[in-house]
Amino acid sequence: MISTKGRYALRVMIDLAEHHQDGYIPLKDVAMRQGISKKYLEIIVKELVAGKLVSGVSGKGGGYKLCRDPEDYSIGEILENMEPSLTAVACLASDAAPCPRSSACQTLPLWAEYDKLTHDFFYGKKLTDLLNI
Amino acid sequence: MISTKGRYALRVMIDLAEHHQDGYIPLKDVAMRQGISKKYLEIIVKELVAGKLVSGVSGKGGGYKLCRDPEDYSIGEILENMEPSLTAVACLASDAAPCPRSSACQTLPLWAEYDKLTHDFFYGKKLTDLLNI
DNA sequence: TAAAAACCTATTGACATAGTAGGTAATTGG
DNA sequence: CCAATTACCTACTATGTCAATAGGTTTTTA
Repeated sequence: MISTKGRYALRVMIDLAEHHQDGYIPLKDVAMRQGISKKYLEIIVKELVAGKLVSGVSGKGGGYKLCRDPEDYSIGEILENMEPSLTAVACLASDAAPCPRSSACQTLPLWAEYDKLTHDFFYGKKLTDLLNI
Repeated sequence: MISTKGRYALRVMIDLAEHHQDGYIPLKDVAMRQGISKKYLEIIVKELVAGKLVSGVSGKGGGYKLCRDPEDYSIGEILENMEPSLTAVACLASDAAPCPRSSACQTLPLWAEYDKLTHDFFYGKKLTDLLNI
């Protein structure tokens, strides 16, 4: 399941994309438009900054802004910046302990195939595909 | 993420399918072969019985058996019997509260498309596709 | 210089996950 | 026929994650 962090992050990115030409956008405005608690969005945006997806400027007149043009973001990279993993099963997560059964596991190929499907889907979609404007 | 319940249930179903001609299989044997605690498997198999995917017989000589032929099970129905939902986001789960933003939500179509992809993938795969024999 | 904004650390309630524990009921092979 | 074997049942629990909230400090500019 995609958590609220991933979903809200995507909505923040959409919101910033739609106001990309307006310079730095205060988080208050995003929170208002999206109907999400500003306090909670702070946590989310912090991770977006850490992942170099957006940049922030403090002080009056400050706010957040996309680092690149909207068409240069894939949905996949936005989600993976927020979620521990987009992987369907723990065995395939990046931090997974090596499983002694993996070589004989009859279900592993299924999960791997689904993972590829998921990866291709979300990396194939771009932020611009979700914009209203 | 698919939980251990879903993954173990699938492995139980595979195990039962591969011994389908041997009549009723004691859970002890499945637990042994799969390297999973029998106590935990009891919980899982109980749900498989409740979902009419397998049937159990008590007493000496008893055990569990598939209700149908292996080719008549899709992976999707096995997983959905165990997981609260295969849906990627809470908004689309069957027990979800109606979201006031859904009509204007810019991300909903994305999640819906991914859900369809997931559904088609797991319902397109059959239990027989995972068997060794 | 005061308002506005990002940025920081800590805490919390609720819930799900992944089991464990200890029994009872049913059935049959010897 | 009875003891072994098996499913079936209720309850409990430790751990962790999620989805926030709370209350501050620092930075910048109008």
